[in-house]
Amino acid sequence: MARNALSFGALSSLVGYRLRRASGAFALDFHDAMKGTGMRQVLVGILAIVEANPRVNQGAVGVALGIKRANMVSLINELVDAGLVEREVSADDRRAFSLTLTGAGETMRKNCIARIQEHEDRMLAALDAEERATLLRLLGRIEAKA
Amino acid sequence: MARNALSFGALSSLVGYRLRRASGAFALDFHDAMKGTGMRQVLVGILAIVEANPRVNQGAVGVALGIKRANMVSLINELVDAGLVEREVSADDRRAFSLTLTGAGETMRKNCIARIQEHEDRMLAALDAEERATLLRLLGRIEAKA
DNA sequence: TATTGTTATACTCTATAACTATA
DNA sequence: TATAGTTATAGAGTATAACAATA
Repeated sequence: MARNALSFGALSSLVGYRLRRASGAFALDFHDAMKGTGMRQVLVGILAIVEANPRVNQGAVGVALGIKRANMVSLINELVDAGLVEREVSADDRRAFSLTLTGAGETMRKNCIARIQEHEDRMLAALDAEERATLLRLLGRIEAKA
Repeated sequence: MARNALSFGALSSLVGYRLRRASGAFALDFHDAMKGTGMRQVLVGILAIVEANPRVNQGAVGVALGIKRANMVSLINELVDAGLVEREVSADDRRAFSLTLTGAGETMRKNCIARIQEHEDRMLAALDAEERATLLRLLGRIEAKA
C-alpha cells in the first residue's frame, strides 16, 4: 500500500529515467506558469525562434525545434489567428512562408519569458548558479549527440 | 530556408527547454533500443519497480512512477497478458492487487536493462564518468522538488 | 523530379469523471 | 464515507502518406 517509499531498483541509476521525470516535472510547472496566456511549450518555442530570426521560413523553424512539417501547420495557424505571428509568402520562394513576430507577438513572448524565468527559478531552487550552468552545459552536450 | 543554423534566442539559456530536447532524444533512442522486445519506457519502469518491491500494490507502483490510477489498468493488463507480471488479490485488502514478476518477467527485465545500459552509453558518450554522476545528481535534486 | 506547405489520419500519453467493490 | 481498481472518453503530441503549387 505504499506505506513506505518504494525502491526504484535499476531505475535509480539511469540518466534517461531521471531526465524523463525532471522533464515531466518542468512541463507540469510550465503549464501552470503559462496559465491565462493561452501559450504552451511548443508555441513559446516558436515565438522565441521567430523573434531571434525575423522572416524565418516556417519549415526552418520546424527543423530547429524538431517539429514535423505536417504538425507545424496548425501551430502556426494558432499563432497567426492569435495575432502573434505574421505569415507572408517568401520573396525568394513562392512555395514558402516567412514568419515574423507582430507587436502583440513580441509582447507575448516577453511576458512568457518573464514567467518562464520565475518558473525556472522555482524548479531549480535547489541548485546554485554554478550548478545550473553545469546542468545546462551537460544537457547541451547530450542534445548535440542526437 | 534554413541554409544557416538558426539562433535559438531566449531558448538557449533555459534548462527546461534543454531538458525537453534531451529527454526527447533519449526517448527516441530508447525506442530503438527496445526494438523486438515489445517494451516501452513505462513498461520497463513498472518491471523495475515490481522487481525491486515484490508483492507491491498496483496503486503504489503508479504513485512511484507518476502514473495515474486510470492509466495503470491497461499497462498492467499488457504486462499480465504478456506473462511478465503476476497479479493477485492482496491478502490484507481485497480491493487491491499485489504485483510480482514472473520468471519471464525477470528475464525480460534483465534483457531490457542490458539494452538500456548500451543505450545510455550511446547517449552519454560525450560525458565522462564524473560528468554522468554529476548529471544524475543534479537531475535527482530537480525531481525531489516536484 | 524535388521541395513547401497542406490535409487527413492514427497512435501514444496523459487527464478527468463516473462507476463497482470493498474498507 | 473513503479508497482500489475500472471504464469511457477527451486532449495533447507526434508520426506517416498522399496531394497541390512551385522550384
